[in-house]
Amino acid sequence: MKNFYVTTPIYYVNDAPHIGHSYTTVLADILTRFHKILGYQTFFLTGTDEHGQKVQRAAEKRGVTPQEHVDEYYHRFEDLWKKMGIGNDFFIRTTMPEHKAFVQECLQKLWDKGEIYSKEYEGWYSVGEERFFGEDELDENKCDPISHRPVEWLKEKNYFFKMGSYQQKLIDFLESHKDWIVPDYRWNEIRGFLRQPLNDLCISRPKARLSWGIPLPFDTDYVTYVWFDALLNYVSASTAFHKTYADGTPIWPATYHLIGKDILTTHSVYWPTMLMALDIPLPQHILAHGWWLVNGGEKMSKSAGNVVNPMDYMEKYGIDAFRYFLAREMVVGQDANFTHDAFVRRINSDLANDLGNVLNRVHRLVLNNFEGKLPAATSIGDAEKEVIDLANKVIAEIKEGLPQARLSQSIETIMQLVRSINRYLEVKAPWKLAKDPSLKDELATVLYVSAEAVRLSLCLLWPVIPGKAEEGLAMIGCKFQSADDLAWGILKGGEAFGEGKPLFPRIEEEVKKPEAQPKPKQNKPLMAADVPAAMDMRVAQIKEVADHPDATSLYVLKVDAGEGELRTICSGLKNSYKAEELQNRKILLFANLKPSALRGIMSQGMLFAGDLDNEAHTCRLVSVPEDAKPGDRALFKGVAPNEPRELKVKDFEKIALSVKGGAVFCDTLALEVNGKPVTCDVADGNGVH
RNA sequence: GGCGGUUUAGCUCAGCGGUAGAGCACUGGAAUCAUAAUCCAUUGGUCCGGGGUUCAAAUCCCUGAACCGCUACCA
Repeated sequence: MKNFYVTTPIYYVNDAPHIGHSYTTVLADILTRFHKILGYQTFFLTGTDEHGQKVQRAAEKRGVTPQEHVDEYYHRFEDLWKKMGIGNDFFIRTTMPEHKAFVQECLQKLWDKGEIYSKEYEGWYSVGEERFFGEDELDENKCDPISHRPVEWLKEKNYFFKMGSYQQKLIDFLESHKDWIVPDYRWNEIRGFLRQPLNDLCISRPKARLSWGIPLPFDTDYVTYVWFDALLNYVSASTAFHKTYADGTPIWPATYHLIGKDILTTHSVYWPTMLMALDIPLPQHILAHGWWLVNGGEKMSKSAGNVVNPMDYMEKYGIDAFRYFLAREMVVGQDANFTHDAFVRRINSDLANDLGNVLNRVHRLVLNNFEGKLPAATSIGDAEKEVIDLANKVIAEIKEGLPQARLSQSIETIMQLVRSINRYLEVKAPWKLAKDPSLKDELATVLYVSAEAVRLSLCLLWPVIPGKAEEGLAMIGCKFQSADDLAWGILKGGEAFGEGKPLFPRIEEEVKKPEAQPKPKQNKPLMAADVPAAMDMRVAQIKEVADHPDATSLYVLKVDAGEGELRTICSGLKNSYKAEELQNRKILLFANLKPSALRGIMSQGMLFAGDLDNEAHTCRLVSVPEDAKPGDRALFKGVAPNEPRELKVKDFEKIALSVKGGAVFCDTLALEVNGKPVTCDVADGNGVH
């Protein structure tokens, strides 16, 4: 018997469940059910991650023990999954004694093998930020550069897993398993990531700082930090709790780890190296899906009145409609939009108009003409063969497409069968046949073939809409019992139809037509000669200076460019200026430069400075006239400014600014503010950037 | 900056050397068993731009643009 073991990430117990959690879990549920109807033995795992600082703090705040806190909070997930008809076989919690014992066993094994070592770390520790900072990262008062609270010098020992030593082994594995990560472009990303040296992984926290965790078996003053604690759930659940499938074959390794694209690195780098060290077989696939963009990513604002909370849709339109939309609308791997209009359109056209309606048609026809008892087919003609052939083809395609988890496509394939039934009914017009008693046999055939095709459609859709599929099957007097039912000819005739009402009532709400998006104007490449006129350079005043928390040579400045709001600029001036020298200084800002993140902080522009010493990477800021005010524009003499347009560094690099006689020039064009020259105190001929 | 991806009908996407496709939306018609549902037909495309390879390019190569992802002390 073939096996299928799928996992979701364990969700952090403190998080409020949202569309992201729901999607992964629904996806896992649907994949499990698809495998089930194809005769696989399945195991489906989800759960909660219950250790860590946030839980510890939340519990303290509420005045309960961490255990009491998580015992209460994990229900938010468990209850939601029950409500959504999620059929997980086990719900693991990282606070379960069996899991903790398993984690400790693994840690001890690695310690004994010498795969874990301890290292002393020394540095300035900020309690507020829970992390270390380097000497050069501290702010001017020798305080934490983010919260500006005092830091303390801390010498701390921690434990590290020798992850780096598995780099080559992991690369070799990936090279021989190109389908290990789905979609393939994610494989590529990880392969790229591994071109740089892989560091060892810090896996501990001293108990003094974090008490709510699993103690290291070889040093009980420490707990293990998230990685071993959380990731090992996939193995502990399938070895410490449930070991084998019904037929005795072991459950581990997992067939698929379903994850969001945000935790790709932990699952495809940290996790496999951990398993390699432990001599545990690796999972067969990692499947990273995209994100649901709600409310147009963030473009649509609340004031636009189209804010959508996806979780409300489950309540309002039913679990199965919600599941169907999630599965049909998102191409696995890519991001997708969750919009009200798309939801209504999708549910109405697929589930109400096509599936629900055709079921209702057949149901009523049998009720009205055969007193609710399905007749048997009398003769199979060409039109019937066409339906039967399509049904068989669809079943084959589902079987074939399943390993790639191409859900939206599989569903579309099933819908083709559904639509073919409506077409068949239209061609045969059983309501006309019913008017002539001599055509009763032909009528019987039409209704039998339609009913059987509806039955198959419902069975095929059962993984996606289990509740409604069962309801629909009951309407035509049958049940879905085993994988053998996934074939033509299970209905025999004589089945008594049940009660019936529309399976998916049409959502009677107005929906906007999809709007044409104005095509983005093709920006012509900017010629070097166009650059000076396109640059928006403004006088700005530095209001705040802070050190960049993660970079040694960068300041994070807040500058006033006369726009009301302050701009954040990251600037590599640490080698050239002290913070107090910069405070309140007037500078020249390149304002229409495309913003970009520098070591995690968005920088909205760039300052002009002349090169002082290329070796030492020092520079001198350009000076603007004394009377210039923030917001005043700097222009090249004789060049009229163009319409503002966002520029890229690449565009800027097409021209060269340099110093001549203490003033700044672009070739022969002098740079001026209010008619007075912009100057810079560096040697003639030096560049300005 | 480095690496990678995407760009095809109004919308969402498939096709990845051999006459441009699907679903939804639009327009017209048919039908009346059914949830104002269905069916048929029609409409709608410089397959991002430019160059090249080929008998043949949406598809392969080069180049430009826009957007996106990973990565990086370019600011």
